Amino acid sequence: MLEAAARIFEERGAAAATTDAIARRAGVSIGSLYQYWPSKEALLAELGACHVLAAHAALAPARERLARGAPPDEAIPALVGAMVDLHASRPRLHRVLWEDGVLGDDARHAVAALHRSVCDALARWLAARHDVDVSDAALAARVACDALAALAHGVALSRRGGAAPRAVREIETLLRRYLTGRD
Amino acid sequence: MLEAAARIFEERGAAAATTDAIARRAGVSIGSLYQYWPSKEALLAELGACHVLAAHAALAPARERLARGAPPDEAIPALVGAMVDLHASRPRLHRVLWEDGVLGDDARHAVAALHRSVCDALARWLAARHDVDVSDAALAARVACDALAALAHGVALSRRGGAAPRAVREIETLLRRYLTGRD
Amino acid sequence: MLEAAARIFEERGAAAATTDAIARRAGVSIGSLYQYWPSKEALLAELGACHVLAAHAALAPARERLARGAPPDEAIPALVGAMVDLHASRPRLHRVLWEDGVLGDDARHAVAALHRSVCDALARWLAARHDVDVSDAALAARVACDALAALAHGVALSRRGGAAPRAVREIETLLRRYLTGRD
Amino acid sequence: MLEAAARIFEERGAAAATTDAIARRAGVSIGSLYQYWPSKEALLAELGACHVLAAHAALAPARERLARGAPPDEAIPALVGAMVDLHASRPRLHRVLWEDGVLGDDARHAVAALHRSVCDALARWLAARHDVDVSDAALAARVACDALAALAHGVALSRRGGAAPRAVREIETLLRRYLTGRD
DNA sequence: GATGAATGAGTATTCATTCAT
DNA sequence: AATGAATGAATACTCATTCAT
Repeated sequence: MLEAAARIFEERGAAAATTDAIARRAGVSIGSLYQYWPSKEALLAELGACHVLAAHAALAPARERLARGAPPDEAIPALVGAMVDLHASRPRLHRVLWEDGVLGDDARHAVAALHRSVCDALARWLAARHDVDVSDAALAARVACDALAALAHGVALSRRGGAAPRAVREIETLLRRYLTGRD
Repeated sequence: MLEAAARIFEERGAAAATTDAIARRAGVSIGSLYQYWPSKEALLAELGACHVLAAHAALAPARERLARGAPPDEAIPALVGAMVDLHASRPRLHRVLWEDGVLGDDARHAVAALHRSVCDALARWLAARHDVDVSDAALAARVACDALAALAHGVALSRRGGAAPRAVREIETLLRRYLTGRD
Repeated sequence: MLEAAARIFEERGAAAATTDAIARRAGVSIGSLYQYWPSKEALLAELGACHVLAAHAALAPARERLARGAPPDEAIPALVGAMVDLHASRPRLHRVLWEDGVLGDDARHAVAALHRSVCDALARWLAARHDVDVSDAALAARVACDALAALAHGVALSRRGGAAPRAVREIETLLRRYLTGRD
Repeated sequence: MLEAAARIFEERGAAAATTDAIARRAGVSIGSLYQYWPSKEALLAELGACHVLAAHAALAPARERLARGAPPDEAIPALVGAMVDLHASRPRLHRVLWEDGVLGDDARHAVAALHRSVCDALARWLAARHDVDVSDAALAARVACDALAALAHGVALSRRGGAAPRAVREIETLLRRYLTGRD
């Protein structure tokens, strides 16, 4: 049922998706749909919450490596891999959910918090390691995170089902060079 | 009148913006709105066309520098500056216009062509210069462009009216390190 | 200008015809159109009045013949010819004008009066002549008039520009046989 | 619901009738109306289809009599009676539906086919019988059909609920005299 | 007189949501 | 719990009419 909603939202976008279409796709009546979610917005919110949860889980190993100060050759591929996997699962749904005005403040805050937590972990990692070379760890972390998110999304969109290894390697190169100043 | 439309679209998103609200904001009647644009879609299309035109103009100097093989210290700040300026003018409107299903194919193709032309110019520049260090010029150009676009957008969103110079400098650092392997 | 209105009404029907289209076709502005007629309805009314006037004139000779008790072989062809000519000039406009709800009561009454006057003339003629054979002159006149109007309209619609002589002759035959019982 | 639509169309004509008015008259909401018919046009089309169906049924006995070459005294009253009954049920609705541009091509073709089939049956009947007297069976059939349709409509309009027997008898007289040359 | 930009009430249609069965 | 018919507010768009220039 959530799955049906996800598919309809992916296909038509949040505004053009109708609750009727979602119910029909799920093989239930709209009445039943409304027995489980009080509104279309709630459906979107739950989809958003699921994504945030999945993101949390997917990023946990990378964050752990950053927290324990793993070397760049271990931490960066872990971070890039997690981010790419995250976007690879449902890139269109991801895009739709984070369009303006689709999700409520709760989901928005949750994503912001997650993003910030990764940023902070990266900033602390940058401050702690001596083989990196950045003048302002917080700023560099933010720039790196933003770039990574966009690039991971791009890779996921262009290569449906399984990201291109060369593109992933290239993102790692970008981050390594940017943050360590070396290859 | 276009200005009013831009503002309403920014505030509510393309789908939630009503033609009535646009007319009211512009201080004209709904009938007058339709005297100048045949549909809501046409209004969006014109806004999109304006953006593409502005982007073309803003990117011209940077492309020229790339084309003539300017040194990294000249080409990269020019490219970053142009891109940041581009996104700085109306970052929210920009986002809304390029959401899925908002603009027709014409505008979409125009943006894609512009993006490709910058990418190609960068790729040729990378292939021609000896003080850069990339294994695959085309791939590196794409990655650099994607990262640049996202970062410029991020900078524009966070700092309304006048981008933060430190953040802009940081983007330049990222591109310089990524593409030349050096500071 | 009236001519332009007539043409647009013919082409699109009374409801679908817009005052803008009429003005454009006439080569004037809507402002000017409204300087001569206070409303779309008034335009239709005048067109209707013109038709009634033309009908009056066209039917005058036939009525005169009926009034002076002309023989069937003279009166019937005169009546049929007048009616066919009447419908032949602008059959589509005619149809449009007499659709339900197009003309106001004034025009409606004028047409009804004209129709009644022809009917009455025919009834008096039937009552006066001895070579006709009808039991109820008033009823026969009404039936003959109704049939004649419909047949004349049909002939005019099917044969654009110049009615088919054979069809006209056939209508005469119908009336002659019906009213005189003989050929 | 169809009944309400029929009444509103009768009262105001096809163009002036609003879907809101139809829904209100039917005692349902506008949403419910659109649950059963996808558009105002579809509503008109169904009304038209019903009429054609009813016409088919009403004319069947008369056509059967014509087909088997029944004598004039049997065939003509049957034809006139069927036609009068047909128009008697809802003469105003009938008029509205067959105004220009109201019904789609499907309905238009169906009516034309029905009309042609009656005409053809009459023409064959005229050609087969020896007690009729027409020079051109096809032309006479067309003229007779046109006249009959118009007269039946007129009778139906003037005498709401139950046609005037005398007027019906008069139409029979007209057809009998026209087609047989005798009483 | 002529113009045509401006007006805004009116229209068909959609779709999130409810509730009797 | 499940259903799906019913609801009606909301929305894009049209067009007769006005009036300042």
